[in-house]
Amino acid sequence: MPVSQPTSIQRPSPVALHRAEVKRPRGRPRKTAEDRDDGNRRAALLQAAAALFRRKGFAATTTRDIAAAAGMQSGSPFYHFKSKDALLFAVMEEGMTSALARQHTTLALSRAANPLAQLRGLVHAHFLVLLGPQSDFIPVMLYESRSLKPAQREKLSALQSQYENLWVPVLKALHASGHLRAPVVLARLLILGALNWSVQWFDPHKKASVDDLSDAAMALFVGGSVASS
Amino acid sequence: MPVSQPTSIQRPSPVALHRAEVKRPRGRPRKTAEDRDDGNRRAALLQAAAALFRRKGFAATTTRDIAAAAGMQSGSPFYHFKSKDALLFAVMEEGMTSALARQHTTLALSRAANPLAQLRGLVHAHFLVLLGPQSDFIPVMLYESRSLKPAQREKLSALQSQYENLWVPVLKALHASGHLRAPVVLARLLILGALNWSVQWFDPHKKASVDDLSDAAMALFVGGSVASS
DNA sequence: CCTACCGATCGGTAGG
DNA sequence: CCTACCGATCGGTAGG
Repeated sequence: MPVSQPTSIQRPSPVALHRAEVKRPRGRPRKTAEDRDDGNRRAALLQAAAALFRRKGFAATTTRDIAAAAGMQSGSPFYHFKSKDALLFAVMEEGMTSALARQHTTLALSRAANPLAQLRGLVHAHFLVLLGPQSDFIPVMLYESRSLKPAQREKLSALQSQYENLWVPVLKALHASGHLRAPVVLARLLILGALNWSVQWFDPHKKASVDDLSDAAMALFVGGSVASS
Repeated sequence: MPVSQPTSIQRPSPVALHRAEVKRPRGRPRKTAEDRDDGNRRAALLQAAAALFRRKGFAATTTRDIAAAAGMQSGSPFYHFKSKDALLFAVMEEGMTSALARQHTTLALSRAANPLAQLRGLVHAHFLVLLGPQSDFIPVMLYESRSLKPAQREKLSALQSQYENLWVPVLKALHASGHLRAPVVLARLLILGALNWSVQWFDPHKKASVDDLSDAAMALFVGGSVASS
């Protein structure tokens, strides 16, 4: 099974870059096969790290835990990531990028709808990001950001602001129409908090579904069903 | 400046209790001095641990950090607490006991008031517990409980249930009167989540006060001012 | 409560 | 990506 060079997603170190440019024998298509595999292993590490960081926290998770969960030996994660910190940052960045894309789609699909329906769309999609399948990345970002170094935190805060700002026009419209009674800025903070906290108590094996949660949240925040616009 | 004995809030371990009962030489008032000192140092450790656990998390905080913050040498915390785990548990138990007492007082004071005023009282007191002076203990309990051993978590969950159940009658009354539109159980989870999340973003140096937050939360959850009952 | 210390674990690296 | 390893740190303890 062929093995791998780093994909361009991860910035290659000067050394690796140099290697990639210089050495390149003529034989079989080594690079393609290599890249595929590496993306594979890198993605496995990200997924394993996200799951462990979420369950045990960043500081309580060892790089050996992560390596084992991805089926590697203890030193191997450092072939893909410069440090444990870099792994944490990659998990968060991946989570935010994917969540942002999801919410952009949600808003695009409900552009013609009324603000209540738009809020319901944002709420539902946010619950899915937190509680749905492959939902380890964003909870890690929400609950482990104090483990980031300042420079990393700054990079992420740009994405976070983008995400929060998606909610503002919708909330403003609902405030203007009288559906939302609290000031928009505080409302955004309180609403996202109510949703974010669900990762602490939501149990997919119990009766309440993500749809039930979304209905309850809408009833709580804007006092009724989407229909009653 | 007289210093305090441990309040009965902290249950003394059987060993300490035994010692206090048995040994009591006749000379100077040794026991008093010892206990006073011990309560002093123990409380300092609890406070230092709470602040550090809140800021850096349990796993990322070393017992040496805590000792230094309390002005001790590295091995000394283990004279007062059996283990780092025990310190975490003590912080949480102290926080819960104190928060419960506070909310009982709140409810007692507003027993004659209408449910909206009662909710406002609970919300305000909860914000104070999270964000007011000496507010490190409850945030630690909220955000670090996964670091507890199962037996410890079980002991705490009794106190947590007590705390949550204080809200239910008030929410039920508001649901019956039409002020609260969401199902009571989910409403309690979402409301407490919205409040709990405030520890992530509240900045006492900014303009919004705890009173402003309470007003906004009431407006968001029950759509208006307390007066409009 | 301090001094002096131990055993285990951890992030990370060299070299292939 | 593995093997073999290092230096540092950490929770905890003995003995006073």
